[in-house]
Amino acid sequence: MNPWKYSEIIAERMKRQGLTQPLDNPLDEESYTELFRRLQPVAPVHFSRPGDPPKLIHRTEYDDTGMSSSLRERHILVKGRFLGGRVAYVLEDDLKLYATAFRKMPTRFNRVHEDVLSTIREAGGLTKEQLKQELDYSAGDIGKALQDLQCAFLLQEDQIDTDWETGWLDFAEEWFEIPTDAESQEEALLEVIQRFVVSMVFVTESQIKSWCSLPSKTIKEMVRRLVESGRLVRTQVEGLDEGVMSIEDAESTSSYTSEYPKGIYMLDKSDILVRAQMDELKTRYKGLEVLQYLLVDGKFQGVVLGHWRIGPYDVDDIILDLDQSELAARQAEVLAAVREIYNPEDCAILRYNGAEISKCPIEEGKRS
DNA sequence: GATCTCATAGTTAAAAGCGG
DNA sequence: CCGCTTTTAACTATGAGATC
Repeated sequence: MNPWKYSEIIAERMKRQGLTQPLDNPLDEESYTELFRRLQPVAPVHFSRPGDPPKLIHRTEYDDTGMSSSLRERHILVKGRFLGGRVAYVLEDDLKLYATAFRKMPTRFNRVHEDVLSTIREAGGLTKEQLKQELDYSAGDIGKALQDLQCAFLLQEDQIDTDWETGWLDFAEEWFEIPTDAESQEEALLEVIQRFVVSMVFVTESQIKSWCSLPSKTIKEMVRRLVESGRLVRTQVEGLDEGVMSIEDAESTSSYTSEYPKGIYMLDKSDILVRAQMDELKTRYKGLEVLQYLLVDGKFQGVVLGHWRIGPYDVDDIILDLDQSELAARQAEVLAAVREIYNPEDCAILRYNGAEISKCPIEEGKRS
């Protein structure tokens, strides 16, 4: 029997991921990269502009845009396509591990791929604009080929600032050769999954799948091998489906906080916590236009709804799975959590659990 | 035979650029 | 100066293919 309670898992997870103890020194790069390592690969905030640097939302008390931009500029953070071909950043010293684990060769290696690759290799790096002049393919075809080659870690998109005009380089030339054999990839995957489990304290296999977007067959096999080699332990925690923990955590006798961390966090769709539970969340809030998810006392218990735009847009509604008394008691707390991002200057919050709140004096008069 | 999974194509967003 | 295309990134729909 597992000694861990659900509340202890939640509390320890939030501590490890920097939510309950956010970093406070904007000059402390070491703490930042250490935390970043636990959350890798870190995708840029969902609904932000393409080219924006990643951010550790709620994990720093300061705005970490400067920190991540600076690290990216110095190539300490590297852009790639991980987790099912999505854009994300990893630390340079973990690039080989994550690239090997997530490397995905295109199903069809066409003439376009061949030409794009060789043209970039010959020139020693080109922008998409230059590539279009060199080659006689449509912009769409070139863009698609670049993305495929980026997923395969044959090309590297050198994104060092928010500029859209990025340089495309030969990956092996810029970094190193990524091993192509299945064994190396499996070894890397084992390590990557192991690290994810430690960061999450406890996860089910379907949560691993939700996070990394790999076939369930692969995940089943990788977990089996990790359990067999004694790195992970299968375990049943009260109130949860069967899942896995690291052997160190499962056998840990040190006392952890047993209280659910009180508080409300609004998390975007790229956040590691959301990613890990995305499949469940999609089912639960099916058909709704979700902007953000709400973590209430450590558990996902709500959504922020609305129609996203690049310019200003309103929050249509905030839905919470709480009982009536708690809904009323915590309205101000919920609104404050949402207002951290959706500031009153350019965004109205129209409803709270279906009821119009435009008459609320705090919300009134900010926007017509 | 039914379900699950995967790849591909199309859609969404705002703004800028271009041609007629 | 209107309308069309292009840009980025991710999500959805669809059809094909594989597996139970």
